[in-house]
Amino acid sequence: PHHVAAMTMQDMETDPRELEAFAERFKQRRIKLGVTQSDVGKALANLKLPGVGALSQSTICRFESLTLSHNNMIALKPVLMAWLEEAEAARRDLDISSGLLPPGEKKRKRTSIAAPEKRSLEAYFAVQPRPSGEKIAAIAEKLDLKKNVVRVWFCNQRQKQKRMKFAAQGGPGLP
DNA sequence: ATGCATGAGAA
DNA sequence: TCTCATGCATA
Repeated sequence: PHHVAAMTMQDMETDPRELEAFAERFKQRRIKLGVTQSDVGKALANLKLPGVGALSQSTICRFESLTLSHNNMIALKPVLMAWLEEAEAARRDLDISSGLLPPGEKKRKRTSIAAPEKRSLEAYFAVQPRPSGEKIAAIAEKLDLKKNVVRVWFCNQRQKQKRMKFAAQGGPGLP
């Protein structure tokens, strides 16, 4: 019975396709409720689930677009699912409970790596995704960037590769 | 929507 | 020092 795919409950919940389907449903229903990603993030705190606080617009956006790690998606799914149910129930109950929505209402600087430098970094990454500290220093000097900027760039690049959309099938462009 | 960054915890 | 979840700032 090699074709009988006996999926357990756990498999169902962690299946990338199930997550993708949920993310899509979530987004559409969220929009129907007329709620922004930012609203959802803040509303999560009002849900009072143990160990669950507010989240940023970024995180909600990334959940909807599957640009989070598989584990991260699995962890957030039940929380967002809970919020969605509450939000839709509240609407049915005559908008009485708007407690699900938050009350209305030193700048960090961001380095901007120029296109040529970025292309070089990508080339280095293709050859060696995990350069040693010394390699990083060398690369930083060649590109005239701070060593820390280069280090963080490699970290973020590796993390990016692990996001659902890339990890599921071995990456875009690969068989 | 996404680039660069932070901080806690693992190794 | 890295990974991981997460977010501010910005395009």
